[in-house]
Amino acid sequence: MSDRPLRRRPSSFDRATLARPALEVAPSLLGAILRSRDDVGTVAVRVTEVEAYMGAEDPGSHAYRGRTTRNAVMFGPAGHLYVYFTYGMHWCLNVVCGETGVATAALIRAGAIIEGVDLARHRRPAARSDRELARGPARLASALGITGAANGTDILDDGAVTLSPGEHAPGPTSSGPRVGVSGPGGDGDRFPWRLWITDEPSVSRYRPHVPKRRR
DNA sequence: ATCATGATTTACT
DNA sequence: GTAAATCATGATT
Repeated sequence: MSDRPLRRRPSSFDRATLARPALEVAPSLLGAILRSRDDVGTVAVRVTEVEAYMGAEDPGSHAYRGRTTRNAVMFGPAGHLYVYFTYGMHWCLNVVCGETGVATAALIRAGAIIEGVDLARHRRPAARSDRELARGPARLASALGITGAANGTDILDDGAVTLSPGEHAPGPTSSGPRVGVSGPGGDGDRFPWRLWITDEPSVSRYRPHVPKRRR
């Protein structure tokens, strides 16, 4: 009934906003715009799926066993990019959250391309449809042309990679647990690590984390 | 559509 | 040496 105006989203992220635990920051990342530009061109995505990592509290976090060379930027100030290499071939990217010294971050798991589709297609020839271009954390990094070279980038400082709030609220969102991992505060294995925009085609259907079976 | 498998580097034990 | 915050591919339903 009230004529409450649609809440206007701020035009940029404030570092203090990101300097909270990833679980609190993650909702504001849904619908946000991640833009990457280099000599070749620009690709931007609307973030559709994120996953929170809670540092020392989270056995699944790269920071669980403390600071190392690889995870060092997770311990730095919020608003920087933590890019890591995995499975011998993939880059994945996180938005560092939390206070300096607290290693919490949000993995950007999926997005919808809103700018530079041609370049994204060129970088991801295996994608059979545009919704697959940035579906999955490594695919997203690939579509954006982000590699380890971008590790530590300040994404609030108008550099090669920038993050800004989306113009529109993301609409209905969903969350899901990651099974097999204890949540912070002893919540057991039902913690909503993942958030995504409901019914978004660029998000793969939720699959419980299955430990790889030995043979 | 789903399922199984191989690819291949890095960080850490 | 081993596990890893994954993906592309080819087989199968």
